[in-house]
Amino acid sequence: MSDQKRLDIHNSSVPVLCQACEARHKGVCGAMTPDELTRLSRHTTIRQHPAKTILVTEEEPVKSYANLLNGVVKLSKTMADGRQQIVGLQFAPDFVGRPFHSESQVCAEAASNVTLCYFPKNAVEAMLKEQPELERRLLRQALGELDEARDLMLTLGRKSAEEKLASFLYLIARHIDPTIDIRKATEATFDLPLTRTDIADFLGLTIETVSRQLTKMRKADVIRVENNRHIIIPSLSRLREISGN
Amino acid sequence: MSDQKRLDIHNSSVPVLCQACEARHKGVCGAMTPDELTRLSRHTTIRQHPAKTILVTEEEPVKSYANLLNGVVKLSKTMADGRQQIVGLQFAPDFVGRPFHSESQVCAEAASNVTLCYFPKNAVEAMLKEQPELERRLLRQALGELDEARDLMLTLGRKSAEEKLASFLYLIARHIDPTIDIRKATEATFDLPLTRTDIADFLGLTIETVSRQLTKMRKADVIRVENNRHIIIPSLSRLREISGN
DNA sequence: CGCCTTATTGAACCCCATCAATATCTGTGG
DNA sequence: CCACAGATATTGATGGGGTTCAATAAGGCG
Repeated sequence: MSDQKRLDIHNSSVPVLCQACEARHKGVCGAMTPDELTRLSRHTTIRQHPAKTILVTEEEPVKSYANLLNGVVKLSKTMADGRQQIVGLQFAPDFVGRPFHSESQVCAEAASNVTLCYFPKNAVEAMLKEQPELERRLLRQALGELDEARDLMLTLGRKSAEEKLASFLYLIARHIDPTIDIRKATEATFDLPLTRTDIADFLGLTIETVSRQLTKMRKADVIRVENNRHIIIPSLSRLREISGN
Repeated sequence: MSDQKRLDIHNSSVPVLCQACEARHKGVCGAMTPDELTRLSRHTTIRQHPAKTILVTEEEPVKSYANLLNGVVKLSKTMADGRQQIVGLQFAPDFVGRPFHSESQVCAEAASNVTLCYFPKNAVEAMLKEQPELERRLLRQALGELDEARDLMLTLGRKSAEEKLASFLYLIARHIDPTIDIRKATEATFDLPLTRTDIADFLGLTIETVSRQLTKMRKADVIRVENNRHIIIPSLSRLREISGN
């Protein structure tokens, strides 16, 4: 109780908007002092976007960076003939947008409804210079994304369609609700943030194969599905086994 | 001429070993002052390893970091039943080993004969604290690896076997000889640093499919092959077209 | 040369893609 | 509330690209 009070007092100089924000703790904003946060927050704007909004086509240089507060962002690459591959998913409180120049062009799009906290580009870059801890956070996120990318590579290159679907569902279960600890949880329930097309583009499959594998898992009681989007997983360990991990 | 001399004088305090080293310019060592390099070089050791040497199995924490001076290192992930996927290739002057903890386990192995310049772990970590530029270099490399990882994901998920092989050969042509500029070059010649098995594990194929696609490209005059390893590419732009980029 | 590793080639099969039809969901307007 | 339309998802039939199994060939090194 008094601890709670002490915490409030300690946070009193932190902008109101930031106080409940996850990025303040696990995200990049944790690198900043209350003072810096206050300065930065004068230039931030929070905005919501519906699913399918295109946030960045990384051919053009971005004009601002953002923290993802809510929802899921998909990063994808497209070939000349339209074939598409989702190369990454971002969940709150990930940092969206990339410092330095990128050779490869990746497109960022809202997979679900999303809420973003935007910073102007130059404010971030100024802070990068005077705040090494911020750079460390970005490095940490980049390395984390690299881990995820490499997991996905194993999935794409070496797993069967069934293993792919199980891996995907297990991934979503791990990320969708950051409050539950996957290592302790035995079951999970969530709404899929991706359409069947997105899932197919994530796993390097067709929507038909995605659909067929989902019915197969439904019939085998590995998952239950309600209204196409709502998924219930009775046994996460069973799912994990099927995923090949 | 006098510029050349000036450069020599300016480099006189840089350790002899570092003067010709690519890592000094394009690699992480470029972040250090001559003084820091001298201090660090007291603890570095240069070693050679034959192909197939296992450098790190990232389950165990690494005891040292290194710069790759020569050769190719492959990063791979393996499933319980033995299926394997190469998730990254490293060329000189890449930094090998990873700061912070990694969740995913990646194994680093010499694909060809390699030369490494080792630093003790704590020396690197001490330098990370007092030298923000070093962290920036690591961030830059991590983001570069992320780009490569995402290119490979598109290849793994959405390309045909033929496109995969072309993409791979184009990738090697770009990296194997850093002195030539791929944008200007019209042809290329190199020794493959990977066996057919490695190529298959890189592209998510079997060695039979790799072999068949190579003969197909040979018969179509897209490549010439000598002694299994030596590759001649008469037209890089033709190869690029086939790769689907 | 002889042995072992690595690579090529062939034949049969299978998983997943493709094409096509039907079903379900979602939101809008009467 | 229901009807309707467009988007999204499921299910079926068929075919092909890549795997699998098997045999042969070529390269590398003592």
